[in-house]
Amino acid sequence: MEPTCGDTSLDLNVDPSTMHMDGALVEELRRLSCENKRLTHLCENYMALQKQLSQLINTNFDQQLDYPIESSRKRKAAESDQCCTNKFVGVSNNNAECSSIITEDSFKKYKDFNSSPKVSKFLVKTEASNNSLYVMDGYQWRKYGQKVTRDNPSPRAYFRCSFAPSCPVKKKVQRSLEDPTILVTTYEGEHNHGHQRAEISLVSNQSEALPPLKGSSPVSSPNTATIRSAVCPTVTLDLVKSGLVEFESAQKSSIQQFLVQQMATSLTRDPNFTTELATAISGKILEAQW
DNA sequence: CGCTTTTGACCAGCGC
DNA sequence: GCGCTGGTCAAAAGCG
Repeated sequence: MEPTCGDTSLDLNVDPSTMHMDGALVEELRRLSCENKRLTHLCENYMALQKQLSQLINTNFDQQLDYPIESSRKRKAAESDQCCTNKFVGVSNNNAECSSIITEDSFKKYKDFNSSPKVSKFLVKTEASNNSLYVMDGYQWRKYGQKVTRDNPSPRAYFRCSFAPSCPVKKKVQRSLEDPTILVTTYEGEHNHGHQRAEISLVSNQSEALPPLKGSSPVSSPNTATIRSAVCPTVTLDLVKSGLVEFESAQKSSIQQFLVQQMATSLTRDPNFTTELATAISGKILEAQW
């Protein structure tokens, strides 16, 4: 499914004969036409960037196959996993830094991991005012426990998939120690039923104004994607697959589709985007007039 | 009434 | 063996 760019073209096909036009106005029309072409080119570049993002995500998924998340000792694994995740979340994230801590022992553990249930981790950025531990990801979850862990004062919530009674998938959600606005969601196991919805969103209905799209997110790395728009809350997906041998391909593709879709819709549906676009064009016109 | 959430209790694994 | 910790259970409460 290829996202379509919003219709950013302006209807400049106005018959000059129907208007009282002088040379300056004709010149202005030419300028606007040129601006339109530039915007079209910008849109094409945007589409190209989307493709690159998709390819980058694929690459990161492959590169992160080498990192072991699970070991025979749960606590050690949890600690090393936390360490690695934090590196991905931090400012100076890079895969080499994370993969450099792989040892021979961890490789053995990694091999052991092959026989264990699949584990995947996502970071979901929430608004600061959103204190809930609920992350809607298209499945129906039933909370069966909550615990305050030693290394993180924020409680960790335990969920089971309640969509299918026999579904073995479990989910843990806990706020990040470094950034409480980030929900660390850990999935264990595989769903033995289909998706309800192939989307990832947050249980929040914030409608407050969002920062400009061009604003940088505090969480940005080659492994994360932050989506901001006026039509949905800010969502940051950390596409870290800590030690997975094979990520569920359907899940992977749906996430990628979601990312691309959201980026496209965020731009094209966001009134701010269209407003800024119109402002930029009108600004050019005024600038030319003065 | 059935489902979900909450929360204290319980259990198992691990380190000392 | 004991204490700590993470994970799970299950009864009670809440909700539609």
